[in-house]
Amino acid sequence: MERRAKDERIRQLQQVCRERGLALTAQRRAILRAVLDAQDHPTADRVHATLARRHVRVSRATVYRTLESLARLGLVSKACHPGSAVRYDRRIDRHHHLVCLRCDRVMDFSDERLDALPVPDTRRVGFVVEDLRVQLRGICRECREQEDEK
Amino acid sequence: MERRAKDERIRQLQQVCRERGLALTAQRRAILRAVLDAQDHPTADRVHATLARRHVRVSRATVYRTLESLARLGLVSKACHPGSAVRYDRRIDRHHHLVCLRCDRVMDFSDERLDALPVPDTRRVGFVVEDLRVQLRGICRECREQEDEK
DNA sequence: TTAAGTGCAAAAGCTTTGCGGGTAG
DNA sequence: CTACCCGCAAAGCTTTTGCACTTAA
Repeated sequence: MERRAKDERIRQLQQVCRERGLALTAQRRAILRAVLDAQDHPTADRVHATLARRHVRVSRATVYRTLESLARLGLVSKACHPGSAVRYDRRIDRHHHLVCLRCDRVMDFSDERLDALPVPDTRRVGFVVEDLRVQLRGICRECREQEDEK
Repeated sequence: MERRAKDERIRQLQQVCRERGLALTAQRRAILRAVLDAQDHPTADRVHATLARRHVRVSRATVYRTLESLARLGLVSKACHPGSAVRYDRRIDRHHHLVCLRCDRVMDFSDERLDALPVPDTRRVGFVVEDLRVQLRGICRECREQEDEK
């Protein structure tokens, strides 16, 4: 993520904290920064590892708690994932995912036509839609190459 | 799921096993049946609990292993989920999900226009798409009512 | 007969919680 | 000063693995 956008997000964090009377701690800033720097959809544990590599000492519990808060505040999002750990996503704008059915990897994918998709009516089930994402499910290049070898 | 469709899926299991030289065990049939009976997207542990309630004794390890196989064989699918456990989905046809950003629940949603969505071109990233699903992200009725109380 | 599948038990991986002490506002 | 937050350590889920035994084909 570019410097600009990252700083902007940190500023959002400041603002949201002030609005809600939450404390803006060094840990929160560091954890948000680590997610923004990740290319993929890191787990809480990977965020913790990234911070450790940077010699930022934050306890695991705090990482778990903080990521949950950041997601609730809308400063990061949760990636829906076929795997067995919560994944966080620095992207909070509309975008889409390629989901590999072999290796369970999830990659970002952008497409204007998908972005323009009108939100269907879900009032009949009492659900209020805020955004949508399309999952394209299939087989990634690496998995196909592996299977071709056989 | 209706009786018909369920029996059909069990028959698919038989056929796939025969084709690939896999053993068609009582456990596999029972585990598949349990997923087909679930209304939601059960975790492996919930499938295990369902079987226990039915006095079908299968070890946890077998449930985990078998669900993974069934998904790989295409007899069930994995539901992409924001939570911290793998979720299985009896539906293998095209359908969509409502994802609640408060409680992380995922509900099925059907919509013809979404079904008709053309699959975008992903060849440039070497990814072969087999199917797509749309996630409608928002707040479910229960969570909205809870927030209104405050 | 035999390759594949199962159960068990232990280990590994992921997440939450309670509580005492620390700190931003 | 005082909520709110953090670190720690323990407990609680979720999943995988190695191995000996069983079973479908």
